Amino acid sequence: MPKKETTPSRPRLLLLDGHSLAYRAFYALKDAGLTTTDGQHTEAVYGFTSMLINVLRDEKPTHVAVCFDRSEPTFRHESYQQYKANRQETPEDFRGQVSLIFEVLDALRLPYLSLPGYEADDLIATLAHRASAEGMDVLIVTGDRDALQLVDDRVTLLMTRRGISDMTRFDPPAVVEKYGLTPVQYPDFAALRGDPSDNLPSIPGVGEKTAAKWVREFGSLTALVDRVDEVKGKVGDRLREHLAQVIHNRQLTELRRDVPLEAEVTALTMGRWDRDEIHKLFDSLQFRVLRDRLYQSIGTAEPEAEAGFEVELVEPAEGGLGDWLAGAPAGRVGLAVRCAHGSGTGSVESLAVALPPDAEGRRRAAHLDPAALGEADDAALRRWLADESVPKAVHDVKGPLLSLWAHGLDLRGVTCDTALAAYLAMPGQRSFPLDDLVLRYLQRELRAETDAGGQAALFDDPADNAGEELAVRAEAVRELADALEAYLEPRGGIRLLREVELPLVRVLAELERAGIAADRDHLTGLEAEFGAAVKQAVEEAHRVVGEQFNLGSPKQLQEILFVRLGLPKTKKIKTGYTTDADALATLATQTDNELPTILLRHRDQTKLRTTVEGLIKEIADDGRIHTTYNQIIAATGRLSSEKPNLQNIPIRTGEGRRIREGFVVGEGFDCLLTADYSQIELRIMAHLSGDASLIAAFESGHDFHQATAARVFDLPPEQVDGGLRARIKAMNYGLAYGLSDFGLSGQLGIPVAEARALKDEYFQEFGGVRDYLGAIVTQARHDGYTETILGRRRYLPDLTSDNRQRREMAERMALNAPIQGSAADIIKVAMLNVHRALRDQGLRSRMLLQVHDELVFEVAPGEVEQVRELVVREMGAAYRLRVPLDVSVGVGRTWQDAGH
DNA sequence: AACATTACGTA
DNA sequence: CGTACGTAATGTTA
Repeated sequence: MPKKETTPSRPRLLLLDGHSLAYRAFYALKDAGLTTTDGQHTEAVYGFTSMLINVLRDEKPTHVAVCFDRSEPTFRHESYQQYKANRQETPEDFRGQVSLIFEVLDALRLPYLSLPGYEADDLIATLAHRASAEGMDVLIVTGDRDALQLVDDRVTLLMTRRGISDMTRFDPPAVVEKYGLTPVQYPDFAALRGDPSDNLPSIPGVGEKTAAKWVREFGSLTALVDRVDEVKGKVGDRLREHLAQVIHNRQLTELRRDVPLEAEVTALTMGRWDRDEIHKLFDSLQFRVLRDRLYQSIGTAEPEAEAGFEVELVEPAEGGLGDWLAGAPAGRVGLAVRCAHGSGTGSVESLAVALPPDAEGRRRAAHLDPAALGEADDAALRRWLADESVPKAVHDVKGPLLSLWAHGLDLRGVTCDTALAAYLAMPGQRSFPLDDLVLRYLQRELRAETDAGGQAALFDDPADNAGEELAVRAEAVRELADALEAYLEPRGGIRLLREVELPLVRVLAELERAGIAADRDHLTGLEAEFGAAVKQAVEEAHRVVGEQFNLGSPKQLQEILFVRLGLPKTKKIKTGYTTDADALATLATQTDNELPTILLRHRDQTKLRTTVEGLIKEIADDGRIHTTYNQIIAATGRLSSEKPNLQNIPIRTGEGRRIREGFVVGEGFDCLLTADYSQIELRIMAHLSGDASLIAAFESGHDFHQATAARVFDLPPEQVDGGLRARIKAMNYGLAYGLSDFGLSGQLGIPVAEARALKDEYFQEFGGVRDYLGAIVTQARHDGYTETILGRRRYLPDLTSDNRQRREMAERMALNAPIQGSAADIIKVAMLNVHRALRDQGLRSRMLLQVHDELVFEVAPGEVEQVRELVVREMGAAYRLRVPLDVSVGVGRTWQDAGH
């Protein structure tokens, strides 16, 4: 195949001054106040990365290096003690951002370098010099004018103007035009002018104008020095007076082209990107737009896999589908389904089956519309799909499963779901598009291999293209499944996949399909009630302020509270001061103004109203609400629930609980039954730490928080009052989240010292817990990941970050992940076992919801006691911990009544 | 129209 | 300066 016909252009080296650009970016974006939600400033990283993406896109370099200054003194400091002595200290908000830039460069596989004793400029000068000698074109990007001296026929300079996106391109004529000087003359000019930012002294009365004039007139500084007597007037005297200083300046303005760098310029190539790493990093930096821009602008330009997938799309003869399927080579098939799904149902447009390669290595695939099959083929497909003994690989199978069900088809024998497998391999990633996975694990593009033979003509018809596309997906899934399993196998993820996640898909699909019955009238009534309360609160607020404003706008609220009313300032946020519930509650006690109280009630009621409204909108034609569970979102292994989220239905307040009365038992059933694990996370902490005292507290039979408080304060449990219990309860829960002394003090409203003392006292009793928590972080730092009781991993590369904020965040995640994740493991196992037991006992009752540590069931007539017993048994036996798994059960007509 | 920000519900 | 989620409203940017 002939390559592109373009003339082979010269290699092109892009050189960037990392610090210079980072600073420019920082100051350009400072007022934008870019931070992640956890407070890490990202102005410099963002600006730098944004600029980098643009330059890579526009300039398409073949080689890249980003040069950085070092903190160590340079040869310029040795020659001139005062060099850069007047530099201000690094701004607080800038700190840590350079190491983030390193991470970006690592993820983008771009080389960066620095060398003690030299500035980035010198590295750039050296590399530019060497690259020119190698016959490369060079493009330098910096905000530092000293680099102008490097410009020549081969070397172009992009200099940032004010901001960072705005850049001026300098080739030799452009330098002359702008400064009236040649690039070679620039250091002479700089030496004469002096440089306040480098602390190079200037000649009194000599500015840029005069300096440039002299260099132009005399041609160079050397010539000027030789003929210094010719310079007339007062400035001439001044020049002669400061001549030694100027000559010294000149030594410093010259960039070194002979830095002893080991790097060969030809080795400064751009590596293949790690998509996963970029995803994770940009996620953590909250650079959503940038990530998309990165992929869009140069995603195609990156050196990616060349190959696609080879499939032979065949059309089994009418009535011959059964034979075709039966004649497939042994092995797992790939299945791709084009379908729409949601709210517990779906519909299938078409499906593709990719067979394992035959003896000659031919890969055959078929594309089918199940609705268009003849009777015999329909029966054959139906039987084949539902055949447990035909192993299949599918990507994200829950949707296809629901869709097939909607057509009266079942799907069994799925031995790998590539989305689930990828989730276990990369639990921190939030989405698993097939094309990304194929690229990452198979180094292939998700497209048909177009070989020179030109089969493409066969697929001119768009319908055939759709068939080919789906066939490619099926084949990709088939091959990807093997690759992912091979990846998971040595990491201990296969059992979790096969025995927990994969079988759970069917259970979740059933939950979604079942939905939970809603009492529309009740919810509508609540909506009206909450709506009226909102309206009243709005009117009161307007009356108190004496002006109309939008209570739902934090911006307007800030103006009213802190400017108009001059109330005390609350905690600072990006856009000013927070008006969150905590702050409003504080304001309510701090001032006589009734507004904060009204606002709190307004917030409350609005939230309740929108929750109810959201639920009403989701009631399906069958009168039930069908949520969607996401099995591959939460990094810890939990499920999440969406459209609507049924895992955050209010329960804490009485009014909120009334919403739960809107979830009711459906027709043909007797009641709802809820079963939840009590303190499962704390039990897991007791189990994992093995702390004897904590285990004993669980076995004491007393209320757990009361029992631990009794142990901490050395009291009989009966003498533990509510205050002591509350403190220890906060401790108990806080520990599993990596709660700091500061956080504990804030939560309990006690001084930090007191919180620390409380923690010490706690650990005096429960030392095993402290040891365990410490050990977890150490182990995770060493291994790079944490693990749950079932071997579910969470990777935490930030544990070794030199950015404190990120490191400490990762430490808290490391503390929490095994605990939250193990709880998730346990309830998943419980769901499987309960589901199986219900079926095995021939019960009609069914599971409807999972809320992390709670399961909700719909109980068929006459089955209450059997179900209650079964659920308690199966949930309690899901996993053997060193403490019992306590399950409490409630029964009632509504979710609220069934609660306890 | 898509994204960011703020706020808040659950475990 | 406590983990894990999803949703809604407002406001900003492209």
